[in-house]
Amino acid sequence: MGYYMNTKQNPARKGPNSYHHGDLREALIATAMEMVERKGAEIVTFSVLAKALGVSQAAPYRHFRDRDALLTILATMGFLAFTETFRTALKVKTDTTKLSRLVHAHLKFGTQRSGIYRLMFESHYLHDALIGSDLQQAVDENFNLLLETLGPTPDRDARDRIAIKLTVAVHGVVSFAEHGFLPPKTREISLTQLVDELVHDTETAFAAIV
Amino acid sequence: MGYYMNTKQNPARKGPNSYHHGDLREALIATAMEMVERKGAEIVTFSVLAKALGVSQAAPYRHFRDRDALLTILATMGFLAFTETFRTALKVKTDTTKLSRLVHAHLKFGTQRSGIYRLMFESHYLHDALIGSDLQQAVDENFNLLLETLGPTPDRDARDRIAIKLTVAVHGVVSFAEHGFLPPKTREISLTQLVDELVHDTETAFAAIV
DNA sequence: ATCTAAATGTAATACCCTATTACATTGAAT
DNA sequence: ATTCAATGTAATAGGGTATTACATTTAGAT
Repeated sequence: MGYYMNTKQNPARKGPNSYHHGDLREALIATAMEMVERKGAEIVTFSVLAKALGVSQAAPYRHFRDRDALLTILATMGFLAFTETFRTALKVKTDTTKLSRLVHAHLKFGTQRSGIYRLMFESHYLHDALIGSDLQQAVDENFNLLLETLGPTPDRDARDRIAIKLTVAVHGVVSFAEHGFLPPKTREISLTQLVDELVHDTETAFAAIV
Repeated sequence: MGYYMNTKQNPARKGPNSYHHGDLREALIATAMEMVERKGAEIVTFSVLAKALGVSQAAPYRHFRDRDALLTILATMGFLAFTETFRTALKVKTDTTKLSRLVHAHLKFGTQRSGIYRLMFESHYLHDALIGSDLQQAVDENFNLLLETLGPTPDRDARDRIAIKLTVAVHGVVSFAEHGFLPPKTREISLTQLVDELVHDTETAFAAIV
């Protein structure tokens, strides 16, 4: 995890006579992540982070080129956690299908950890940093997990399209829910129910091509 | 349109000896909208707007409580334009179905006018301003248009769910496309094709409940 | 054990943006 | 013609980004 080893310094806060923090990089990431989860990436500033950790405003620049660089790291961590959530969901034993567990895991992550989810999927500045990055790899891994879960089929392309349609729909649900834009009638339909239907439709469609 | 009538002032720019702009409110909205369309809402600041229009930085505050108030107005205008796009699409004569035209209009608006689309559907601060507002009304109107387009059916709830599933999926496509997150396999599938499939699936599902 | 270089932190600074306040100017209704 | 509300300005306080030159510490080579 850490790029810097622990020294005698207290990682939580530098001691009375200490100049160096000891683990500022990790502390910045951890604190920033907490803020993202609680209030969203908008409120994360180097200025506030520096104050929270008792260092100067310039200190964070020793560890990250700029604010966006830090947020990109958080987003990447978010994708790793996202994938991990998927893996866990697949392992769990329930009477539901694997696909259902996967998709509900997406919904849950998106709604319960909306701060990081928005950072991951709606950040403008991430767009450019995406290509060929760790981030892209994490995203691709997710999709492959979904394909594997669907299972084998002679018509790969059809499967891909089915998977994509499911993914965008679930993402759409999360996005709309987060921003309060679910169409009027939806207010009486639970998100869970909606996602259940999406899963059912997908399973039906997939059954037709195996 | 205008809350202020044109005076002898040049609306484009105040004259050499003029103190008042003449139509600052509308000018701010127009300029801000252009900026949103070109580069996204992030870059719109009162500071830049004021410079562009040759007024002091404090002047915009005479017309909008704060920056978010202006952006909320732009978002509402965006929704009106969105609905208008839908109405136009429905009127056009093609060999495609009304539903298809509607949904492709959504895709086109979302991808070609991504600045305003993101402002409309991904702004954090709009969330609170939403309830009971003009904005909510505009959103609802859109959804009703979709319901009407689908047509009548004995099972209203089923129709609602079908419409919602379509809407979130199309939104998901737009959102993913905008942020470069379409899953790997999608790179070979055009967005148009994807949306065509969504429409087809929806028409099939609807046919089953009429 | 000391010295030195790299890593890490600070202070000071320039710049940008938000928002408020007290004051200035203008237009329009009386 | 006067006056008042609307509209604009200047000045200011506050917070954020990012850079630069300088200070301190750590770790490793000698």
